[in-house]
Amino acid sequence: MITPHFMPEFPIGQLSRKTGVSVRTIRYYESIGLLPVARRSGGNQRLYTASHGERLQFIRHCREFGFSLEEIREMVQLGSDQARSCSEIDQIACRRLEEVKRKIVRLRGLQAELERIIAGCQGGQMDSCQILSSLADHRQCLHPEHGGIDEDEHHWRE
Amino acid sequence: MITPHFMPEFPIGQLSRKTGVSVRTIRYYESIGLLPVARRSGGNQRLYTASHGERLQFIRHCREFGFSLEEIREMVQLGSDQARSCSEIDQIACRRLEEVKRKIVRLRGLQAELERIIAGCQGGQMDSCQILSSLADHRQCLHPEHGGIDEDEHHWRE
DNA sequence: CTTGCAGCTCCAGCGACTGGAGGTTGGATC
DNA sequence: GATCCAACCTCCAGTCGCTGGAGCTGCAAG
Repeated sequence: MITPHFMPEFPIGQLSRKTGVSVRTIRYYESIGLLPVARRSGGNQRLYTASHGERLQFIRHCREFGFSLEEIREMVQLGSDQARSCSEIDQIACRRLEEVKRKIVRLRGLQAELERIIAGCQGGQMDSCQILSSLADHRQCLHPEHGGIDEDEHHWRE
Repeated sequence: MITPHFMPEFPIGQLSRKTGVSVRTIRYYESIGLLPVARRSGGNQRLYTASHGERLQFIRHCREFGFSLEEIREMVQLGSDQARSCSEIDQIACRRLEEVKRKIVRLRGLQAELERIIAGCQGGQMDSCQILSSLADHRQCLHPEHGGIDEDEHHWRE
C-alpha cells in the first residue's frame, strides 16, 4: 500500500480529538497490534492518515458495543479477507447479543432486589439496619437471577 | 477477643465449601484486610469459626449484587459502628441501584442496535458486510444510549 | 511408610486501560 | 538565535478482583 505525498498526515493528538480515543489508548492499541504501526516523523513522532482514523473509529464503535479487543481483532482480520463470507462476523455479533441479553436479565433481578432492600430501610440505627441484614442473609433474597459470581459483573465495571 | 475452646474451628477448605467462595479468594480477602486474619494451627494452617463464615457470606452476597470490594469494606466498617445511623449504608445501596439502572438502559440500547445490525446481514461476501459497515460508521446508529463521546468532527470519507 | 489431597507462600497474568516520571520535539514568540 | 510551552516520546507500575502455577509442607488413611 502506497501513501501518496498529497495524503494529509497528522499527529496523534489530532487523531485522538477526531476519534474521541485518548492518546494513551491509541498508543496502547498500536502496542498490541490492533492499530497498524504509524509512520514516524524525523523527530520520532507518529504520523497518521485518514485510514488510521477509520480503523480507530471502527474499534471505538465496537468497544461501545462491548466487544472485547480480541473479538475486534478477529473482526478486523476477517474483514480484510474480502473473499470470505461474513457469517463469522455474524456469529461474533450474535454471541455478543446473547451476552447482552443475559446481562440485562441479571441486572433486572439485581435492580428489583436492591429496590426491595432499600425500601425496607427505615433510617434507624445500625443494629436494626435492614439493608445489612438483607445483604448478610441470602435466604431473604426473592430474586435468584443474580446468583453465582460469574464472568458478568466483575469484568464489567466501566 | 477470646475464642472459647468449645467453639468449633475448621480449615479453609471447609469454609470455602460452606460459603461457595474459593480457597484462593478467601486468602485474597484476608490479604487485603476484608476478612479478619485467621488463627493458625501448629502446622501454620488457617482455622476459621462461624463468625468468619457469616462475614464471608455477607461479602459474597454483596459481590453478587455488584458492590465493589471497596464498597463492601466501607459497609463492613460502618456496620460495626452500632451507634451510627444506617443512612450511609442506604446511600451506598442507592448509588449501586442507580448504577444498575444506568447499565440496563445502556444495554437495552445496545441490544436494539445489535439486533438491527444483525438483521441487516444477508450472509453475503465481506465486501458487502452490513455488520462491518454498521460498526464502522457511527452515523448509522439509531440508538445513542451507548455513546459516550460526541462525534462532531469525523469528516473523512467526505 | 507411603500415598495423596489439602494446605502454605510467592510471583505473574488476565483485560483494557490509566498514572506518573522524565526526557525530546515543534512551532510560536521575543 | 533563544526561550517557552504544549505536545510528543518511552518505560514502568498500578488499577480491580481474582486466577494460574510452581514448589513447598501438613495431615489422615491405608
